[in-house]
Amino acid sequence: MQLTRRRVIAAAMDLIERDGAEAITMDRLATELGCGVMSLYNHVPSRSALLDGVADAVLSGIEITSVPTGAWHEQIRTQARAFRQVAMAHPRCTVVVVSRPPSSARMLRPLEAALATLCAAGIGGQEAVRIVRAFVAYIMGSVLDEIGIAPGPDSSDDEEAETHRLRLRPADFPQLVSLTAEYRASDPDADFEFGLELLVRAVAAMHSAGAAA
Amino acid sequence: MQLTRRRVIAAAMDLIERDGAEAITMDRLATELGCGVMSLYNHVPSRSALLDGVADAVLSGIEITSVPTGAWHEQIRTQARAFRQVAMAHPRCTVVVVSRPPSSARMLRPLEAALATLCAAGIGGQEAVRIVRAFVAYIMGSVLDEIGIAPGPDSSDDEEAETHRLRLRPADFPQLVSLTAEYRASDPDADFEFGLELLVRAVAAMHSAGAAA
DNA sequence: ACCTGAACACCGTTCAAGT
DNA sequence: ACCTGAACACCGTTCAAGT
Repeated sequence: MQLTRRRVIAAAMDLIERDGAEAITMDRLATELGCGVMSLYNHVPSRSALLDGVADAVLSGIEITSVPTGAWHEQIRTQARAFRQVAMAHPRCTVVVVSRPPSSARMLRPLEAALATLCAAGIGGQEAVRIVRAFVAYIMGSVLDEIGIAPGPDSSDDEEAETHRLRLRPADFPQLVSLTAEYRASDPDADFEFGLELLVRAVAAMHSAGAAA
Repeated sequence: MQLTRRRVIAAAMDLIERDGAEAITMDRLATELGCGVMSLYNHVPSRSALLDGVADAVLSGIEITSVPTGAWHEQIRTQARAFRQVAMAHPRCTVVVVSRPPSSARMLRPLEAALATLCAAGIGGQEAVRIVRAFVAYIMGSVLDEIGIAPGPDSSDDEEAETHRLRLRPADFPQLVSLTAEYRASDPDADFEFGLELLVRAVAAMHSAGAAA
């Protein structure tokens, strides 16, 4: 099959997802694609540009079905979930996304959409920017947290939970140890929704308070 | 001066802070320290372990002056600020922290402290875990956001703001373009406090509602 | 226009040898 | 116990040559 930029980046994403972000190598990618290393450079100017391409591809997967219907908080929830979903579909590529600055305008589309939603709800510019920042921070942090929990290629699902890989001494970490069950049982989706709801409600409270004033 | 693990890691941190996380190389680190490459291996078993050491060193900088005085929300605020402050003192090392799983129990100390604070405030285990997760997510995300804004070694403080490096077409990004001023003028500290307050209030509201029920 | 091998400077790590 | 040079497999990228 023809070598193409799309195919090169797709293969890179597969490789990262399989072996981790550290494993990405022009050599390895070439053998993966069954071509000489140098062929890659016909479609991607450098390794760094390749990673930019990966980051762009991940973020471009976000559906901005900007349904203008519904209350602003429902819209925001939807956008937040879309963001997280895409990130979790490519957890290890998301580490790449987060460790380099945005490289294309397209990557800012979700930001634009969120701002539009808030401004349409009558929230002022300065405040809208801050709110979006808070949401983005929360979402990215959540995703990283989820990834960090079962990250490496060596994450065997043993008896011991991730927190216990480190052999926490109960004397030093009473809470963490006693909450092991809670950590283990925790449902990432539910946890994410919990924090999301926290933020949405806080914004709603602030906004209605402002409107009342 | 004697080569030592502490010195090796400190030099690594300097190098990362100066040239970025990608720049860390055993060769480069050795010349930085004025020793042969192989000397490093007497103090650090591998490059990966070196990065673990860096992550550990960053997080260990967090002061857990667990002042049991004060309301829980003031304690939480203090802890959140301490976390952020340490991260922002080593922005580029923080990317390293965030891209690898915790490698030592010490790195979980801040988590333990936060859980202790919440539980002492009478918040249940399951809920405390979720709340802490939300806070950690928010803080890490905020820090990454701040770093991402002025990331590379090529961040010249031109006329154009970071958002404009990408030449956003006003037709496609009306909000982002019209809010350029707000983005440019934004004060990271104030933004961080804003989101932190959002979360604290949401938790407070939820908690008092639960207590009332 | 796209592919590619040879070549170069660089990188992580092992080993065997030094002190 | 700590240091180190030589050696090896691997990596990103340039160049010149092919189709």
